Amino acid sequence: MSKNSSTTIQTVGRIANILRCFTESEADLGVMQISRETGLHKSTTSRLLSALHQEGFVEKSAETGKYRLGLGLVNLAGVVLERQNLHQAAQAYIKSLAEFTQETINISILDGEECINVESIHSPKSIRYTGRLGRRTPLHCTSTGKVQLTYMSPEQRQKILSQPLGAYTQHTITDPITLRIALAAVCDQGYAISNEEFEEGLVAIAAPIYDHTGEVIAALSISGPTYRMDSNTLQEFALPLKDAAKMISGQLGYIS
Amino acid sequence: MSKNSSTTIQTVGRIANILRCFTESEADLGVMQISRETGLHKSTTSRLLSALHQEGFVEKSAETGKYRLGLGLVNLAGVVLERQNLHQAAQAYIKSLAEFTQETINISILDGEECINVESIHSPKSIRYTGRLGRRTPLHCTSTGKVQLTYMSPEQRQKILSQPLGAYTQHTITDPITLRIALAAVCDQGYAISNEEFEEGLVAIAAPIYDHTGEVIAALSISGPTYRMDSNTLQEFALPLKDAAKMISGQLGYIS
DNA sequence: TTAGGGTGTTGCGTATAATGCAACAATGTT
DNA sequence: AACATTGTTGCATTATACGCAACACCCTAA
Repeated sequence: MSKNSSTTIQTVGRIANILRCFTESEADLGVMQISRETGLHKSTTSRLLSALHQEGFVEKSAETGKYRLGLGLVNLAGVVLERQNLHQAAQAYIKSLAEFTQETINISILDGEECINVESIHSPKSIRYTGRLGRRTPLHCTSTGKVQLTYMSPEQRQKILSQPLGAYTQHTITDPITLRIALAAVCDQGYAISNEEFEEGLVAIAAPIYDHTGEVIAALSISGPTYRMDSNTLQEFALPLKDAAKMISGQLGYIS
Repeated sequence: MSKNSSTTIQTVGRIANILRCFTESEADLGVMQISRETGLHKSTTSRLLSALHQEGFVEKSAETGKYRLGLGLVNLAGVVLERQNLHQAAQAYIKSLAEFTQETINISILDGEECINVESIHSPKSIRYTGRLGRRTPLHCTSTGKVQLTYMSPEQRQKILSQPLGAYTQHTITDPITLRIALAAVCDQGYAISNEEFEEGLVAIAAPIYDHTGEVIAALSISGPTYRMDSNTLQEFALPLKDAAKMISGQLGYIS
């Protein structure tokens, strides 16, 4: 399966495809593996990788000779994360939220037609949802995604809802009309819930974070397994969640 | 000033130079600004940026038309950070260390001849050291750097110490002999201190984190302003710091 | 209003730079 | 030991990215 993204500059697309080959489960890759996955000639792959190596975008294991993503990327990502003042603004509040709930806390922002995690504190419990930094999740079946859908521009929402909505579990809402009704409820309540709509056994609740212009720029969520996140617990969590989101918004200059 | 890094593949070097133009203080850049800084023709710059945009490595502000680093980088960096199990292993311990000390906690790992921050909790105090994710710091004048220097291979240490040691402040140790003596002390005590050697008014103390093979893979540090981090306080912090580092090492499979 | 400096994008012909080939070295495997 | 697989490198070729220049857009100022 070759990943394609037609680009004005070929090399940029090739580099992107190479870098995207690396995942959590496939962290170390050899030249041939990448060559096969991208459809590039092995010599080309070898040369691109060695160039990426020089720039610190990938590392090369001395023992195995395999490549892995490099710390240069962390360096650049740090600049991105710092830009959103979210990190500093949120830290105190998500920490106390994590302590109170004992569940995993995430903050994610909208990137195109997906959510991307920019902040996360894991639950101390062994059974937990781990939303790692940089992870992308769909919009229509996650709590944070629903928040984003609720507060985005009508045109953008229309565009996304007019595409087929993938069924991740039996509970995923795949009908745009039903989803729109759910989003209306989000608007009323000020929070969104995803009840095993993205992953079996996973329940989450999310609330919007506003910036100084009054726009929703992120969503704060609590995620946990079904058996700990029953409807009573969700009720109990809703207010602290909304409070924390409001406090973070305040830090960003939002006047409610 | 044009940044050069001779690479086997020109485009990779150019892309790297472009991406490195973006910093915290200069987060939004126009085509011409980047063109000037990299020495690339403006048309080339424009095309490279638009290609990078398509791949999500940069974003383009709709209002200003300026570019900024994109979330695609966060995505890739997440894979890197997840690889080190540090994040999960450390979280509980650095949180309690942060609470106990009320100062900024960082974890940094060695990357080439620098340290790079992979984890940080900011002090709640308004006067604080903020070691953002992905930030690079020198080895010879930081607490974490000294830890890394102490436990690296003699050849590597020799190589670094044979280069000129930059004076960041009046207190920076620039004499390799003096530094070697200081490192010997680190080995004895199990922790390193940087007393305004990197930045005026900044004091830090760091201890090594070991992985399951018994190698030092990271350093855990507490940083704060001089007036709060006097020698008594440092003494008081040393043991909890070493304990936390030991516990994290244990999580990574280290048997002491 | 027009003129003007600065910026960002795009078509086009050219020349450079990246490519694929193939041979080689370096592994690991039967 | 023979084979299979992988990763690297020299070299000739051509496809690719380049620089030019013209254009389209802001702005601000006169």
